[in-house]
Amino acid sequence: MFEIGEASRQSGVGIETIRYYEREGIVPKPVRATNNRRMFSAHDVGRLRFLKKCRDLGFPLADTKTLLSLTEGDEEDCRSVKELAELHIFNVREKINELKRLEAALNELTANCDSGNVSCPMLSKLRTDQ
Amino acid sequence: MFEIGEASRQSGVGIETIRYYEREGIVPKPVRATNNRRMFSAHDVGRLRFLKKCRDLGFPLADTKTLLSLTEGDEEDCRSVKELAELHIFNVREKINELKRLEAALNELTANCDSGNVSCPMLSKLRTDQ
DNA sequence: TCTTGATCCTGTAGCGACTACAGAAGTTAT
DNA sequence: ATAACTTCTGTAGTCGCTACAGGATCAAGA
Repeated sequence: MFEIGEASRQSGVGIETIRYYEREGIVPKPVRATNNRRMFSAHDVGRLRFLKKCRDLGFPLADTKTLLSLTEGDEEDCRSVKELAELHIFNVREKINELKRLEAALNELTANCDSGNVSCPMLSKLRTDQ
Repeated sequence: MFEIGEASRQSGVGIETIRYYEREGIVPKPVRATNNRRMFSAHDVGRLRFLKKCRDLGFPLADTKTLLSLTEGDEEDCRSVKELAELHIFNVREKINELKRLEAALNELTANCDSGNVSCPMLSKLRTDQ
């Protein structure tokens, strides 16, 4: 059994974040020692590590919670997992495309922008009222 | 002079957002009619439109405020504008790369994930404690 | 034994950039 | 006169943390 600092180190989840997950009901409340400190089992730490991986993959916290409950239920509903993951991949792709569009627009805007101009071409493009 | 709804329609900035910009000091306080309603000049609306474009380009609100003040100052410091924009482009590129990495990782994870599996390969990969 | 420093606790507030109310007041159209 | 619309102020919620403040507890060294 580990105190919260050790659980944080082993899982990569910040101390404050662990307490936040507990408050939000993402993870079950850990047992407390007689001094009121939280004590985490190896299984608790494994759960935190799982959460960390999901979050690093960009899953929203709500999805992460769902995935966690799927791992802890008696049957693993692989189809649900796949659906969740594919929707997420779709969203990631959309975001990539949006950012690419953004990048192109920014490149075009700054193309004629050279230091020393009296009037900034980027600003004037942004200002045009149409 | 327009009331806030018309200013919102013409600029594309939401009513609540306009009031938020005012509260935050992003835009100067508009004049008020005798009935206490905000009245926006064409210039005010132009400013909102400028803000909208910057935000659509993904500039943080703080940068947007800077850009706005650069357009309204007596001299347009084109170098400052360019620096700001290039830093932003850099950030956008970084975000794109991060998302691409994410997408690849997700694709790999779901590759063996077919409906009907007894044990979900994605979940077991996420669960491995290493 | 005393002290120092690390760790932990609870509770609250802040971040960014809005968005969504509630409840009141004013305006416009029928 | 009534209904429907718009605006006003003020506050709280969103997401996922993160950063305090102020206090308790613990381990190690002098």
